[in-house]
Amino acid sequence: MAVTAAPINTPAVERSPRYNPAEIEPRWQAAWDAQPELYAAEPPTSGKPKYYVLEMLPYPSGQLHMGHVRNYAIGDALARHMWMRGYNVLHPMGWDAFGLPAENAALKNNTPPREWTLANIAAMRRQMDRLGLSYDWQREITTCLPEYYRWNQWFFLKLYERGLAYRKNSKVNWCPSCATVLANEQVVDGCCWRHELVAVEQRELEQWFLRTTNYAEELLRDLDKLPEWPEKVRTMQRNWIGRSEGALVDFTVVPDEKDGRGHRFHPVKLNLTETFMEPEPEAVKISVFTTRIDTIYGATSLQLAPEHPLVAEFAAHSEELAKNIKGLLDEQKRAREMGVLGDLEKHGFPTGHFATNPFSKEPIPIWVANYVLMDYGTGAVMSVPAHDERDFEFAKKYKLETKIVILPRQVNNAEGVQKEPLLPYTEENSLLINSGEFTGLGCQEAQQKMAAYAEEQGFGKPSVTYRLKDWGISRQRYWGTPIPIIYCATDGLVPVPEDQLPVLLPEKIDITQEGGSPLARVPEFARVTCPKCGGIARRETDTMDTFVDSSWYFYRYADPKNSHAPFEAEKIAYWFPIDQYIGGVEHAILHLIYSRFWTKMMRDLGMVKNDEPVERLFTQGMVIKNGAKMSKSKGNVVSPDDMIARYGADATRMYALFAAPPDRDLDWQEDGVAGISRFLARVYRFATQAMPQAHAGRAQPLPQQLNALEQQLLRKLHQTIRRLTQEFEGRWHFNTCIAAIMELVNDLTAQESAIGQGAVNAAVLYSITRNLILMLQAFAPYLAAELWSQMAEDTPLLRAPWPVYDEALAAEDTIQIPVQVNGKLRALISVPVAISEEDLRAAVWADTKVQAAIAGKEVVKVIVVPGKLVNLVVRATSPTTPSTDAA
RNA sequence: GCGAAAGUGGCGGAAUUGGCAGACGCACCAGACUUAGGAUCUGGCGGGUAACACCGUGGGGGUUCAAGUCCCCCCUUUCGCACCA
Repeated sequence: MAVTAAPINTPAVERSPRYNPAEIEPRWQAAWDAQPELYAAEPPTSGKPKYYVLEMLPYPSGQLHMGHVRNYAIGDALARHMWMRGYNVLHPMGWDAFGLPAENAALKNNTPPREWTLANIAAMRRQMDRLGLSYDWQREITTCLPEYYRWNQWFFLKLYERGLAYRKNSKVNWCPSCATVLANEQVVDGCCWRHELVAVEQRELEQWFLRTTNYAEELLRDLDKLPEWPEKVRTMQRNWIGRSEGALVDFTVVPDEKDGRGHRFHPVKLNLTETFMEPEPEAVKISVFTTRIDTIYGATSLQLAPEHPLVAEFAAHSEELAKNIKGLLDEQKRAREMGVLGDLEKHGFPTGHFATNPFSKEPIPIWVANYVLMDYGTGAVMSVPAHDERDFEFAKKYKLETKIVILPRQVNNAEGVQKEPLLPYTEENSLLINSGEFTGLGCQEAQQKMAAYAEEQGFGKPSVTYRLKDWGISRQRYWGTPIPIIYCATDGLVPVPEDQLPVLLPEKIDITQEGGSPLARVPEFARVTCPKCGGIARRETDTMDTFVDSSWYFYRYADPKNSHAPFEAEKIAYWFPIDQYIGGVEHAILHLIYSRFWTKMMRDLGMVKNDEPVERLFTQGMVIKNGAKMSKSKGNVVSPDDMIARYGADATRMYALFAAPPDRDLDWQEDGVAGISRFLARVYRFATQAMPQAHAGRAQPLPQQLNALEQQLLRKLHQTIRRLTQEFEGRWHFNTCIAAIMELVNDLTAQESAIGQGAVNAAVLYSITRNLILMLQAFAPYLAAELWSQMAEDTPLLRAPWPVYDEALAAEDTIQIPVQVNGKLRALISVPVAISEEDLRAAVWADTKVQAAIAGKEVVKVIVVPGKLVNLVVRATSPTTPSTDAA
């Protein structure tokens, strides 16, 4: 797709003498809209190296906010820069268009979700266009359209085939405000991620899950393959995956003698250990996960989570216990609702039962404790008060036995007698005592040997536990991807055959606030015939979590119109991984862990070759105002439209890059936008005035001999190019890039009248003006386009090569060397940059200020840092110097 | 509680490698043009002083000829994790 140059470089109308973004910007926007191929990625055959730069796709709320503007301004600057660097750039945009707000809007305004969403998309698209963002709109994707979501369904079927999607009944997080289930990742501090103050409830429901835990190990390990991700994000993901290495150990419940039958429990098969069950008598085992099996001889009780199945059995035989357990559970529920679950004081109750420690063979009491979590490990822990902080606190409260079984390797006091360590003592660099045959081993060695011993003896094994849970994707909502499953009375669970995809989301639906999945109330959707037997069957009426949509959307950009497959493998092989992904840190766990999972899953399906979707990740800071995040309730929201109307898109974008480095929070100050607007007006004035003169120097070489002014201006130009080149390659401090351009422009405008009188050679002026425009493009594309058209160049601005700086021209010939006396600045001397050290010393001694500063003192040392600074270390010549006030 | 990042003029920020602290912008002050400007231009602008001196990068100590930058202790703010056995 050849890019035609003509329309782009046509100065369309008479230029106003003053900078008028309200006139310039819409005119160029229209020109760009008429040429969508201008920003289109070229095919792989273009021979250019590829560069995939991506900003996180927005939810179409209907209004861009300043956070979006900042995000896109960063991405757009980079995309434009990389184009000029000669890359084949893919810079697409789309819409994360399913989700609850559309249903809420439907309730409020009686507008169908689809209509509402598409109208919002159109509105935001207009805002993006107005900002002059260089997106390849031919690749736009909208996740709520069947062309897209059918592939969610297709993936679901693949996952189901491979057992990676499964249905199970379990306790799930329920947000009463969203009226739907949430994934673990969507619960923040016990509350819904969208409703900060709404506590998540636990409900027992049958739900679809994706087996993210299959990839737990790889998701963790491959974080090491992402050195270009912020360390903060990697740490958050590591914490979230939460790998713990340890062992499972079975404790056997001691049969109850009072009961007479010798045994009164049913055998319970805990899911982590297979237990062979004799018919009579049945040994009941409690499996425990521990990372400190080395301290097992110090276990003085077992602690079960209140929800542990065995607890219910115990309680069935004791009214008092049943009452206590109910108390614990009620308290936990209240605490969760108030969001203070973590602050609960530890407490619990003895069950009256005992279990045998398989190592020491000693019986220890079984308790129920509120600090044991049912959803981590096995829901049961061995309590070692001497060597665990939580157990210590609990044991102290209930006066449980404390047994010390590890001691420091070194004698821990001056008397040379090993004393009891301060409890709880958890140091792993210790030795075991009172631990049977393991006494004397180091902790780490003991951990290996004891886990192996447990396995040998059949009462345990080494084990790894993760905090990461499978991803629950069922949502009891309407506006999402239908899950392609059919329930048949005869055939059970039947996947929708691939050739019947997509399962279309019905558009005619009454959104009400009634409970349950809205689709269940649409008979023509829910009622279906079984694909296998043709009998009456029922569709799954839950929809998918919208994070499914965003887990793979960036692959679809590479092949957005494909109607046979989600994408073609070769296209992915060319474009992936994403070179640069830019977005807010709020998705550090959610989107960024799901999409890593999805990539690995697709790789295992043979669809992609890359292990990771994103090579480099950049998380930009928030936009704040008056020290606080912008929000309607605080009344400090600044509207992008408003800024654009007052100052133009260029000034708005440029301010978003100028006010702070992109990774830091940015305080929005409207006066600052006005400042940028004034700066752009100066650029416009200078460039337009210089243009006729500069044209005379077009295609001319720079003169052999440069006068002082030419030299000075060219030096500044090349220093500026160097600065920008390095920043784009390195740390992205666009604020200093813009400051550097301002310095250049300040130098130019200071010489405006001299330039007007012809003091600068036309070729020099041409070079300066042209390069200034090229540098400006990344930050103020409209003004750059306008001025470029005045240059009457043939190449479209976006394809013009990025200027190369000339070190020789950038080099200073004279520099100011600071001269310090005892580290304090005393003089600045002007010397040639290439001065010899000898001459520099001579110049220092010759300087009158230096002479005054060292008069009457002895110079004991001279430090010369070539090209940087001179420091004279002096001391008073003699003790008789009249500093006599030391009386 | 644990971990990470940050703290520099009235404000946003700069100082990339230990080498002139405060680039650039905002605000403010003075002036020019203008028969009353939310325009433009010129100059000033860390504190202090008549001018120097001197003081100054959260606080305290240290290393060094030289510290915003390196080391130790402390304070504050933001973020992440927080019964994970």
